[in-house]
Amino acid sequence: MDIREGKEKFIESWGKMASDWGINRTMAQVHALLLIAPEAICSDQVMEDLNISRGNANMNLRALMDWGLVHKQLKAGERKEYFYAEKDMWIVIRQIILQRKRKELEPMLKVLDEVAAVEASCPESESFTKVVRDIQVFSHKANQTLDALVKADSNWFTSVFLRMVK
Amino acid sequence: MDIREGKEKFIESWGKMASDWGINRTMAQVHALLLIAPEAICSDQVMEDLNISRGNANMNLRALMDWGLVHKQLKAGERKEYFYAEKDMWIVIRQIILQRKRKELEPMLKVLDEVAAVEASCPESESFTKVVRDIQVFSHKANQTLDALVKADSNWFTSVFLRMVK
DNA sequence: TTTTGTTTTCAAAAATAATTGAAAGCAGTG
DNA sequence: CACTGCTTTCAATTATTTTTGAAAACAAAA
Repeated sequence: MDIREGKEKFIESWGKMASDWGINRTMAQVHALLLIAPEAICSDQVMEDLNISRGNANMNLRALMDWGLVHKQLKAGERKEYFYAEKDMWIVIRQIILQRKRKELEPMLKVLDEVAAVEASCPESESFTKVVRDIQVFSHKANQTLDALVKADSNWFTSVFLRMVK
Repeated sequence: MDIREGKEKFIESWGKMASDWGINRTMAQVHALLLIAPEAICSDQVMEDLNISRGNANMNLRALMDWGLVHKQLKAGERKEYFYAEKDMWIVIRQIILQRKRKELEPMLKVLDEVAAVEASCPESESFTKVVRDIQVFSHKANQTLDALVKADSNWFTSVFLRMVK
């Protein structure tokens, strides 16, 4: 496999994985492209490399900046904007966890708290309350774990990882 | 909030969370319905409670069985099939991790291994190889961690959780 | 101010995913 | 065998998501 083929495969695969996990495929492909780029690139480059429209490129670059995974770079004397991705994988993962925790886990927790408060009056509702409370406990644990992860640095993660697999 | 409202909210919310994570919303709603059901229910019940067609109910019940989250129950003297969900949250989570690991993480690992083997011949390709290898290391660690998680029992998880948040 | 190079927006179109429902399949029963 | 009650399938429809591209907005330069 040569380098061009490798890049293509990586971009395609990163996009596939993202869409499996409910993230826009093209957004992930733009991310992949920037991750492996040796330096910042402009939107025309993104459009050309991925064969997407200007609007699409713009939207996804914006979204990636919102996620805190990509940053803008202005070159002196140039009007065009350039973009580069955060390449420290630990920071990337942290950022993704942080965003998804906020957007998806926490709203669910809120609902669970509300719903778990329902009085298990009749025996028919006991099953409901039981399951909901189990999920509630579990989710709160997961949330706390992610909080710890997000606060921690890369070495801490590695040490926890080692303890886990041991 | 009364019990009926609570159930509705839980089912809706479980479906929403699932679709955020790339899982069919209706499949998750069927799952939610079975999770909180005090006993096994038949497909007509599912159709009625969720307002979905026979075909849809059937497909999603089958998918849930493929995931190992729902099981069939045959009642003596009855031709109809009944379904019930695994309610032990630890088993549920494990099953979900196992499936998604297989279907989504492992294929990605395979690609990473292939792609990371690309020779960093020119300086332009160095950036590529560097990033890919970082992701590769990270992903393999994540995979190992999930393996450990899947093999472990619930108490083990709690103890690791406690160590992590400490 | 006007021109120029660029980014942003968003309604419409295209692509993709989910759902329906009717027909076919299947297995017990009479 | 034919009937009955139920499950499964899948082509067609419907819903949802993504993408396009042209127009508008913007801002630096002339």
